[in-house]
Amino acid sequence: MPLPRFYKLDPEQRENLLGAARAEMLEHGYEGASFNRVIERAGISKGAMYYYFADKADLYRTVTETIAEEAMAAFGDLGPVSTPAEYWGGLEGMMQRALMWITSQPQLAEIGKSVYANQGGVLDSLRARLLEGVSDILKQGQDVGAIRTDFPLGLLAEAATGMMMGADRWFTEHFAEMPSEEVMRISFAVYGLLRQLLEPQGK
Amino acid sequence: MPLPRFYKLDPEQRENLLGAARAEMLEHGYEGASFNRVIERAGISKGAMYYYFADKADLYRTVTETIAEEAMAAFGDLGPVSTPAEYWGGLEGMMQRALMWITSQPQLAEIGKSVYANQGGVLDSLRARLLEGVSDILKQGQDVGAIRTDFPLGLLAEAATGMMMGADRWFTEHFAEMPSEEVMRISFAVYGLLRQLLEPQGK
DNA sequence: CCCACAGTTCGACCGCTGGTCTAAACACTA
DNA sequence: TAGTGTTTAGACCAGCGGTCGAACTGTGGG
Repeated sequence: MPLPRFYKLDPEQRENLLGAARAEMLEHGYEGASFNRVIERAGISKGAMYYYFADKADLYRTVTETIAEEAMAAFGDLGPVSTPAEYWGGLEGMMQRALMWITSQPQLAEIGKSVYANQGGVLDSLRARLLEGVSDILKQGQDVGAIRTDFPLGLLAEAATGMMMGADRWFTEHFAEMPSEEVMRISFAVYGLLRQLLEPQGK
Repeated sequence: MPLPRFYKLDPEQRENLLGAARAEMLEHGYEGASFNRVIERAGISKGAMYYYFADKADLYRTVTETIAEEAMAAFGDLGPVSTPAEYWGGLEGMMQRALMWITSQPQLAEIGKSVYANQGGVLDSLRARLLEGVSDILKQGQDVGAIRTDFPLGLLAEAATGMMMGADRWFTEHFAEMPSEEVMRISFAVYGLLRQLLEPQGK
């Protein structure tokens, strides 16, 4: 969260600062991005930058947040659900939209994933929010009997997210040399894997 | 991999260098460790350090490798398996030993986990080796009919590892405020979750 | 009209980082 | 002893994130 003054800046300049930071991060990744270069890119002085952002982490966190928001908007939501079938249908739709966004914006997605990989760093709050979002979705599933209730919700969310991230990793490594219908087939199978993990057992 | 000369050093000095680096990493984590401080700790000059290691990443990678080897030794192996029951019994044993090692050496385990979290960095080769190890174990299971064969092996390995890492994350966040028998109970349940994910379906 | 003052911008400077390089010390053989 | 290759020392470098005092700008009051 930038210092409050940041939001009194005219939108053009705000966009300029965040844009410069985003460009730098896209070029060099989250770790490799240089604060000094961002400042240069934005064409302002160091003093000014520190006048609006507490520190480097503050700026990068802000940028990452905007990316996360874009992703969430692209993923959409479940839609109205009152039966397990509707729930799983809604989830499948979300997953498809997510897959599309990730493949169409691979660099942005890379930064998004670094939020999940982050451990005990500055992105922790964002990570917590992500997990909360997943938990909410699972909770909805429990309410209509689509998701098992024999595990702590948080554990289920971590396990499911971890599994999906693992699968995603495999995809990013292999999907270049795969025919696209194979990608579709396997990603649908992964959806089945997730469903198998999360559905109530003994049915 | 250090430069070949490193292995001509007398073992005491070798231990000294790696020990200094390990201490630094335990104190400040993988990211926060300073090469200059390691040099100071080891009591040698910068020139000497660069004479034995190509760069900072080289040294840290070497230390991380030794930790990984310790972990592998602590986890043990499956033992002889020729039936699904034996396989799952062996795996349960490995998981129990892993859990014990992780809880008894939390700092070392933290560094070990950073190998998995690592994305496109210097630890990539180590990460690949880890995934290979998991794949080998799953392959053994496939040979005795304990593990499903309807997914690419690498994908299964990534998904399973990701799920376990997610579960582990939940544990490290919650196990402090949990009675130890609850920990046992849930970790066994997670083993069941893994098994459910990996067993051939329709049985 | 000018002063005072808050808000804003500037860039020199700081300690530290990982990494390079020259020169000296050392070991060993001819 | 001279010469050669190996090993050590530490001054030095550019770049990093971050600090700070000075300067500039705009505004309201005497």
